[in-house]
Amino acid sequence: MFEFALLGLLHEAPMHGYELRKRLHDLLGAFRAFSYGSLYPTLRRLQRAGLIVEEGPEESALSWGRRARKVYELTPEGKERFADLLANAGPQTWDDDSFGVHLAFFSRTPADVRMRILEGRRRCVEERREGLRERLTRTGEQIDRYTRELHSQGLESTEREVRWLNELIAHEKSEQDE
Amino acid sequence: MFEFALLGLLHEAPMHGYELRKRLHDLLGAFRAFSYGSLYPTLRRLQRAGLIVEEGPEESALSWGRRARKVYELTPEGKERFADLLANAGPQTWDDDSFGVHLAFFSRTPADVRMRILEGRRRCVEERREGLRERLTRTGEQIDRYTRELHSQGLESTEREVRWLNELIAHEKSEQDE
DNA sequence: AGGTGATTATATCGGCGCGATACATCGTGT
DNA sequence: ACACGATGTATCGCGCCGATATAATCACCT
Repeated sequence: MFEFALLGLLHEAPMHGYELRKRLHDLLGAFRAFSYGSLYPTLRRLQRAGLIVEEGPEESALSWGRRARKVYELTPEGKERFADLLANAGPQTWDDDSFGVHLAFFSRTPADVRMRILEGRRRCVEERREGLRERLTRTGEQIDRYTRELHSQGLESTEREVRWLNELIAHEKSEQDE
Repeated sequence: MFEFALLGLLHEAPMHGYELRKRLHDLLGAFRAFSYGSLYPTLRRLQRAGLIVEEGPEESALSWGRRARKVYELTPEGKERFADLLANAGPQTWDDDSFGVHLAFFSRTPADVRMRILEGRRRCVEERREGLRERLTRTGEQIDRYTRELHSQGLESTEREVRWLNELIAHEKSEQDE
């Protein structure tokens, strides 16, 4: 997921670690941490996999006096990898964290894949909703007051999210027909 | 967190791993995974720390023919540890996952600690809310349509959660006055 | 009697992401 | 002159997850 986010961001422009993290924090900070403790290891992993490379030193010559930075840019394999991750958008794509990240890169995502992701996410949230409903309406072994409160709140918020997703999907459909 | 949940559950009765996981899944499955991949290592950790012990074999004699199970029960140190975790309920207690788990054990939680947790959680959600608000009302560099949608949805849901927390807090206060 | 699949039950492995922490440099205010 | 916060890279330990292995038991069908 972190990998996906980094590859996505680097489509905009070559960047160094600190900047990537800052952008991610600004973009998705409310939904995920994107800590440095993951950032740098992930960058190295991507580099080892040949998906990104350190930009040539000509740039750093321009901005001399600046602190040491490592600017990374996508390789063709990196772009390919990003496209692959979108194309194979599977079950793990619909979970809470992952979905938010994908949404943030939706402008760069083909319309059919957008649809698949939105509908997958909806199915996923609907399943959670059904689980909560079932739990709340279950007779026998009455539930603890606080737990019930938690589940009610959860149910309400999943219901709202489903409605929201329906709107998004409807909007996609209407755009498709244009 | 897993540790907290296990210690909390074992206050009800001695149990074996599979059962603990099942109860947790039933109780909080909509909010957390509680996978076996964490369960068994955590149990061993708790055992090594002397917070739980394997129950004597007299039980397994009763239910012979059953499959091999390891039934754990709390030690006095385990109960103490649980109380400590409640007493020292700090910043990491208010995050999404953690808060849900705590709520599930609220009946076993002293009223003053309940208050601290609820108010901490509220502060935490309010901070997220402010971040989202600020992000959405920020002039300059207009946001991607989908990202804006995500943030709006996030803002709305944090607002709802704050309202919900206020109700819970009010209810606690009114109960306190009785 | 035999087969098949779901449930009960324990356990390990690899990997991701986090928080804490450690360094260094730079700009700004006091 | 000094402190403080932002910039910048990096590591460490650990919690938790998903995938996987193994095996006994049970319900059901044939």
